[in-house]
Amino acid sequence: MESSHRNLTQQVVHELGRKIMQGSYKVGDSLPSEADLCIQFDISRTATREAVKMLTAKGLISSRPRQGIKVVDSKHWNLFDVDVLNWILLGKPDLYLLRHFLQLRLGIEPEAAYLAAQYAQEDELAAIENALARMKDATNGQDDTHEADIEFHQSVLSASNNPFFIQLKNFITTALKVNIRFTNRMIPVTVAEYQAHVDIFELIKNKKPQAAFD
Amino acid sequence: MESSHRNLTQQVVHELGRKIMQGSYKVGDSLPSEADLCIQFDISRTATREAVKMLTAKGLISSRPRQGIKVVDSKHWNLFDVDVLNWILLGKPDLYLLRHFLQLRLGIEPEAAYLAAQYAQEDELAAIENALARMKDATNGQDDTHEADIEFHQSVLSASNNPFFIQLKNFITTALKVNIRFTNRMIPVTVAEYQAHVDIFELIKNKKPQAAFD
DNA sequence: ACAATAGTATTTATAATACAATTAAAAAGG
DNA sequence: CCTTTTTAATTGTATTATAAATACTATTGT
Repeated sequence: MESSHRNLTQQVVHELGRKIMQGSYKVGDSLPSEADLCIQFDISRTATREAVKMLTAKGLISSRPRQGIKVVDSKHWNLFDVDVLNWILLGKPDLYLLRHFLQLRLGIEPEAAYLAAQYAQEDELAAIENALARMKDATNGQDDTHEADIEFHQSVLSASNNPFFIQLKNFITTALKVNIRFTNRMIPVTVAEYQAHVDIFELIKNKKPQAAFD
Repeated sequence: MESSHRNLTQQVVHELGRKIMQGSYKVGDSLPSEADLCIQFDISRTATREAVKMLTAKGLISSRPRQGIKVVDSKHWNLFDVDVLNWILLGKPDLYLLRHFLQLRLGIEPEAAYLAAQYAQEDELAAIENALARMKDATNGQDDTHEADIEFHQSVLSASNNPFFIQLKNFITTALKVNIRFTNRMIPVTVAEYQAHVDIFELIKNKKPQAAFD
C-alpha cells in the first residue's frame, strides 16, 4: 500500500482530506475531536494536531477551542492545491464538476498557447514535440494514450513561462483525468485529435500567438 | 499590530511565509533548525512544528531528518493560496510579476464574464450593479476607487457560478492590488473606465456571453 | 589507494503528559 | 424573562523523552 511510506501525519492528512472531499464529513459538520482522532488512528496528539494544521493550511477545516474541528465552507477550500485536486479525483466527480473543469480549462489553455507562442524556449518546444511523438505512438497502440495527452497539455503550460500557468499544471492534469473518467477510458487518441494537437504545436513554434489561442 | 490576535503557530507561519516569499530565505536554502526556530521566536517545539507543517502544506518548504527545513523550488508553491498571495503582495512585486498576473487575468476574466452572462442569478447581478454604483461614487470622490473596482471584478467571478473561478477571487484581488501599486494609487477611476465596466455589466445582464467575453 | 561497510552524530518524527486559554452551554441571580 | 456567573469541554502551548532517518566519518578488507 502506498500510504505506508509516508509518515503518520501525512497518512492522517490524506485520510481526512479524502473523507472531507468525498462528503463523509460535510460542510459545517464537526470532525471527531482531537482526542477521538488520536484513538481512531491510534496515534499521539502531536501527529493528530499536525495533520489538523495541514488541513487548516489547505483551507478545509477550522479548529477552535470548545468548538472543535469543523469543515469550513467550500469557497475557502484551496481547490488548486495538488492534494485537494487528487482528493477530488478520488471522489465521484459528477457532470457539474466536469463542466466546471472544462470551463476553466477553456479560459486557461488558449491563453497558455498564446503565451507559449511568444515565450517558448528551444527545450520547451522540444518537450512539446516529444509529447506529440508519444501521442503518435499512442495512436498506433505503442504508448499510453491519456498519459501522452496529459504530457502535451503540461508541456504547453510550461512553455508559457508564467509561474501561475505552470502551477496550474496540477489543475489541468486533474481536469483531463476527470474527463477521461467520463469518456470511455479505452478509446485511443484518434488521428484527428492528434492532428489538432500538431496544428497547435506548429502555430506555437512559428510564433503565431493569436492563431494558437484560437 | 494585527498578528497579536492570532495564535502562536499562525504568527510564526506568517512571519516565515513572508520571509520566504520576500527572498530572505531563498530556494534551496535551509531555514533554521526546529531548535533554533524555538529559540528565535521563544516558543515551544510544538508551535514550531505546527508552523512548519502548515508551510509544508502550502508547498513552500520540506522537512526531513538530518537534512533540516528547506525552501523547495517555487514551482511547488501553492501560488493560489490566499496566504501565499498576501505574502507576495507584502514583498516588492516587480514588472515581471505584474506581467504574469496580467497574463492570467486575461485568461480568466473574459471567460468569467462569459459564464456570468450565462449563469448569473438575480442577486449576483444586483451585487455587480452595487459595485458599479460604488465605482460611480468613486468617480465623484465619494468612495474608495480601488476597493470598488476590486468588488466589481469579484462579483463577476461570483456570478460565474463556478467554484474554481470563485476560488480565483483571491488571485484577481491580489493581481489588482499589485496593479494599483504600479500605477499611481492616487488616480481615481476615470469616467471612461467606469463606462467600460458598465458596458460589461449590460452584456452580462442581457445574456450576451460572447460579447461580454470580448 | 580504493571501495564497501559499519559507526556516529544530527535532525526531524512521534509520543506522553501537564497545564493554560478559550468559549459554548449550563446554572445562578435578579 | 433576561443578565451574569460558573462550569466543563476542547483546543492551545509547553516540556521531556525516545525513535527513526540520514549525512558524514571512520574502519576494514582488498
